[in-house]
Amino acid sequence: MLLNLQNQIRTVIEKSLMRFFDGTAMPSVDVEVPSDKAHGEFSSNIALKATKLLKRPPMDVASSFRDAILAGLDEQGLSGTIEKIEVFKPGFINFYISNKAVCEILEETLRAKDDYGRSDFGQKKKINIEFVSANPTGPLSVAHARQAAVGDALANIFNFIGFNAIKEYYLNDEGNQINILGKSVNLRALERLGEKQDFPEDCYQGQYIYDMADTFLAGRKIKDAAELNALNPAVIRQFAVNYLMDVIKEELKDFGVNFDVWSPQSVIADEENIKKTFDDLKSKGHIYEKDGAMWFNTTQYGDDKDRVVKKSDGTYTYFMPDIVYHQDKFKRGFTKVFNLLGPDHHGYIPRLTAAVQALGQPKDAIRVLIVQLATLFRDGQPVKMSTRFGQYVTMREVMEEVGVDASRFFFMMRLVDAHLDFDLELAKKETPENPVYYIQYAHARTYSIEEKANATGLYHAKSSNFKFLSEPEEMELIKKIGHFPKILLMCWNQADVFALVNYLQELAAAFHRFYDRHRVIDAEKPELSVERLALVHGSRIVIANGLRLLGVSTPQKM
RNA sequence: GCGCCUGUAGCUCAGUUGGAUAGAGCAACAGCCUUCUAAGCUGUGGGCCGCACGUUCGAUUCGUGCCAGGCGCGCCA
Repeated sequence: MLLNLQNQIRTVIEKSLMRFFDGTAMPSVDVEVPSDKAHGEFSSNIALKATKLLKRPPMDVASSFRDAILAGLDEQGLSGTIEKIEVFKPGFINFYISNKAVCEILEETLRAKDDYGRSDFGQKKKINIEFVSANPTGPLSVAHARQAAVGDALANIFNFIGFNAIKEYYLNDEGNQINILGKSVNLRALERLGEKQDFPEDCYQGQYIYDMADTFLAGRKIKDAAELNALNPAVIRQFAVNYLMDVIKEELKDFGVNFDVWSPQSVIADEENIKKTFDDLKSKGHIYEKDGAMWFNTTQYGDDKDRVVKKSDGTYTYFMPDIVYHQDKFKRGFTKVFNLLGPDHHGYIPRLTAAVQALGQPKDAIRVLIVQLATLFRDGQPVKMSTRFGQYVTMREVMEEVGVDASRFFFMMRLVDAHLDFDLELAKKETPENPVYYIQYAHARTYSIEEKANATGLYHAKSSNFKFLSEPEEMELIKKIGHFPKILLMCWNQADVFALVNYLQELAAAFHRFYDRHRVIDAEKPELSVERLALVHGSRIVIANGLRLLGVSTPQKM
């Protein structure tokens, strides 16, 4: 509703001011929400922009624009919605909406219920969000946890605003890392069988390798080293990948993240597909030979230098299967693909976007989001990590220490590409300093108020024709509710969930303020009480919708 | 050396794509419960928006050059 209104005002301005610009082009009309609410609900700078063209002082232009817009509002039947228009200092034209119009926002919210904020903005377009995609060589780390939280919430939001968003995990089940994994398990198994082994530094050092070795030996009832050595290494590799993928799937499930598609590299980028894509790119002139290797001319699409795709020994670099994989995505009909990657992949973006363009897609068909690392803090000290010795903090540890709600929320409290300090102590606190609890508490409060209302028999489901809501805190709260749909679109434009996280904190604050200043259930004023209950209910709808999109629970009692 | 990112209150960070007196949380200080959850609310103090030019009605935002920090630059994955 507010979003519509914003557009309507823009249209009215464009129409009413047409006559001031005969012959010349009118500057583009911006209608924005001022940061200071004293400046109204909407504001336009059109007079400032036009002052040069019309060669008149800005305030003067603004006044005459104001009169024209007022007449235009009348024609559009918006004069009841817009209470007044005022002209301010440098030359802003500010729009104030009436209480009645504000209450209509609440009516709309109550009607839409769980669907409030849902839209068909995405027009059912198929989009793909690939995230986590960790090599199955160990349990997921904190870095993956942040990707999981962000990726899942992004997909939820995109689906809510009308996209058909698919969550996808690229399963890297081949290559060097997997070979090393197989070798690591093999060596640990030999060790268990009494054969003392040198354990190379580049092998996986974690305790979980022993667990895997034990499970493997027990499962196959292997008694001695000779029996183990007789096996094809591929058998152990396959076992290890399956074992760890089960672990990873379980971790993600416990974190509340469910993927729609698991794409194994071994299937998508098998030799045949690689050859096909390679030949295809070659025939299009993207591949040339130099120093005995085959190079992809990614510089044609803005990369720093061309990249090797096939080494002089005849094997492919890891880049090649990735190209095949992305071609596969587009073959499956996605119009846009998102990739969430760790900061160490940041040099990888130009080459990936180059590849996508070489495959015939527009440049913006791929959007790579770099998810920055989170540093865990305990008692003000950063928690040390060392992947070298397999001693990194795992996703499961964080999840178990602070809970799923708090960890998911905390991982989203900063812009994805901004570094994040994660305060474990704060995340565990059940006090207002902890933003998750602050929001969830607001939600729980709505329940206890409604419960109380039910008990007194006062509550009935009023949802239209509001007449008694007029206090500033009530109006502010409803306006806040009205901004929800726009926030979701902002998440799309920014490809970030942060706007929603931030919004929910503001919404909760507006609710708490309202609660503190005004009594909802008041036997002396039954009509007002019923309307305030409706406002409480509307607040709950939006807080719940928002939390649900973020994958955070909505407790009824705390 | 080349490329990317960051620099805003004591700390952690926003700033709606160029707008109005630059905001929030934490920390500090001072208040508010016989009434729906005080797990809440209110107020105060705190700023050369890294520095310098430029673009214009107007710059934290855009451009250029410096300064400081982080990261990336293999026929590794």
